[in-house]
Amino acid sequence: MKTNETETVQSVERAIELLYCFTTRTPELSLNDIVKRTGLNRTTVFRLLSSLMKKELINKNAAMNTYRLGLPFIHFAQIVTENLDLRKMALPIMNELNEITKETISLNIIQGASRICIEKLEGKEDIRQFINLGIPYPLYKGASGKLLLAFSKDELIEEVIEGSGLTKNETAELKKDLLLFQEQGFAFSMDERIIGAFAISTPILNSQQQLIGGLSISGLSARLDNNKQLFIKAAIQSAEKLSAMMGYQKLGG
Amino acid sequence: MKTNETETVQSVERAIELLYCFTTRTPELSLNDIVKRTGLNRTTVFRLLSSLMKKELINKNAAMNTYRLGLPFIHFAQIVTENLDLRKMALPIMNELNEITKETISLNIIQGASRICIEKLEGKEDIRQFINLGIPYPLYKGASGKLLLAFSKDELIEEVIEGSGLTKNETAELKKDLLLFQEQGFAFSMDERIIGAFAISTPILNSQQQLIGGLSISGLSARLDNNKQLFIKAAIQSAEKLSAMMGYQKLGG
DNA sequence: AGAACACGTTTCATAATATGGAACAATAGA
DNA sequence: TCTATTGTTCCATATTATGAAACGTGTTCT
Repeated sequence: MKTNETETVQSVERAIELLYCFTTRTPELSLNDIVKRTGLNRTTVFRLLSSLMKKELINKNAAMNTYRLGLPFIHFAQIVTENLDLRKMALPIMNELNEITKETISLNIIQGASRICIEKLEGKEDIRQFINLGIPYPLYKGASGKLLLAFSKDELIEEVIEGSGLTKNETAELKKDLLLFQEQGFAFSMDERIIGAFAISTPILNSQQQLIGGLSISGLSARLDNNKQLFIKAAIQSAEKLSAMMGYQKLGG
Repeated sequence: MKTNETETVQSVERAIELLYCFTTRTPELSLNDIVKRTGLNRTTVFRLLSSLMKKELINKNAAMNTYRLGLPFIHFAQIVTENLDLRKMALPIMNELNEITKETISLNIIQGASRICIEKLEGKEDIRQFINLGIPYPLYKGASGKLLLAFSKDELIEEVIEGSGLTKNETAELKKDLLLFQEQGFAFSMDERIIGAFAISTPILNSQQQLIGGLSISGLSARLDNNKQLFIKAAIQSAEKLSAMMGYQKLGG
C-alpha cells in the first residue's frame, strides 16, 4: 500500500464524518439519517456511533432513537476559544506595553509542568532579552514561571516542587514568593533565571477566575532603576485589560 | 471474538482519547506529550493525529511542532448548547403558557425537511391535543410547521415545496401564509392539519437572528373563541422571552 | 566539538481489527 | 395481516490498523 501523503486512519475519518452530519438545523439524527448522509454501511455507522457514545461525544435520545452531539464539545470549544482569543487579543495589548517600556514582552502559558512562551514582542533597545517560542522552562524559576505557579492549583505546585530538586530552604523561599506574588498580583525577579535580566509578570484570568496565562516584561536589569514602578503599573493594567477581555470580572468587595 | 457489550471501534476510541488530552491548562501538546499521556505507540498517535488534522479537529502549530484543538469544535459546541439550552430553558416558559392557556404546549425544531416536536406539555382540559415526540411532520402544513418554514432560508422553502406535491394554487397559498406569518411574527391555523384543532405558533431566534425552533399552543377549535387574542399575545411574549435567553436581540429601529 | 539522546516521521511485515453481508427483532405502514 | 423500514447482532473475510525498527534532524550533555 503506497502512502506518500501522510497516512491516516479510515475509521477515525469516518467517525468524524458522522460528527459533521450534525448541524444547527439537524441536531438530532437517527442512525438511518446518518447512513443516508454519509453513504456508509449501516453496521459501520452503528459501530462508529457506539464508539462515539462510549466516549460521550454522542448521546442517544432513547425515547426517539436519535443521536445528538454530547456535552464534551462545550468543553473542547472552551479550550479552543480561550487560547484563540488569548493570543489574538493579547497582541495589541502587548504592543502597547512594548511601546511604553521598549522592552521585550512575552505571553506565557502552562504546559504540563512547565511554562512555555506562545507569543513575544522583542524589545526596542539594542541589547534585548531574547525569548524562544514554545520551549518549556521551569515553573519554579524566574518571574514568568513563578507567577504562573502562584496562580495554579496546589496539586500542580506540589508536583512542580517534587520534580524540581529544590532543597528545603529553596522550597520554603519559593513558597514565600508564590504567596507574595498572589497577594500583590504580580511577580518580579532580577538576576534570577538569567543574570543581568529582570522580569515583571502579571496573571491573565478567565471568567471562572482561573489562570489562563501570564504577561511578562523582561529586559536588562541595568535599565530598570527608575522605571520599575511604571513598568509594574503598566503590566498590571495590561493584564487586567486582557483578563476582562477573557471574561474575567473583578470580585466586588 | 465475543462481544456481548455493543461493539466499538478501537481506533476511534483512541482518537477521542487524544482529544481528551487537551485541556484549558494544556491546550498545546507535542506528539510526545500525547504519547506520554495516552500510553499509545508513537506511530499510532502520529497516525491518529494525521487523521484528526485531515478532518480539521486538530491543528498543527508548525512553528513549534505542537498540536491544538481545531475551530470546528466551536461550531459543534454551538449545536450542543443551542439545543440543550433551548429545551432546558423552554420548559419553565412552556409551563407558564400551559398555566395561562390550559392547552397543550409544544416545542418544535426543523429536522432535515420536516418538523419534529422535542418537548411537550399536555393541556389540562379533558379533551387534549395529543402530540408525538420526535415524529417528523411536514413543514408545509399546520401552524407549527409553516411557522418554522416562514423563518427558514429560501432554499429550504423551495426544497420543501418540491417534495410536498402541492399544486400551484396550494403553493401560492402557502407562500402567502409564510409571508403573513413572517410579518406578524406568529402563525395561526384552524382545522388545517387536524380537523377540530387550532394552533398558534411563534418563532424562537438566536443571537444571529436565526430560527432555532418554534413554540406552539394547540387545542380544540371549539374552545378558542374569546381567547384567541390572549393566547397569541401570551405565545409571542413567551417566544420573545425564550429568544432573549438564547441571545437574540431585537433590532433597534 | 563529538557523542548520546530525544523527537518527529517513514517504511514495512504481520495479524489484529474493522468491515459489510446476512439474519434477526421490533416497529410502522399498507 | 402482510410488507417495508429501521435498529441491532453475528460472523467470515481481508482490509486496515498496528508497532517495531530505521531514518533524519535537532538538542543536550560531556
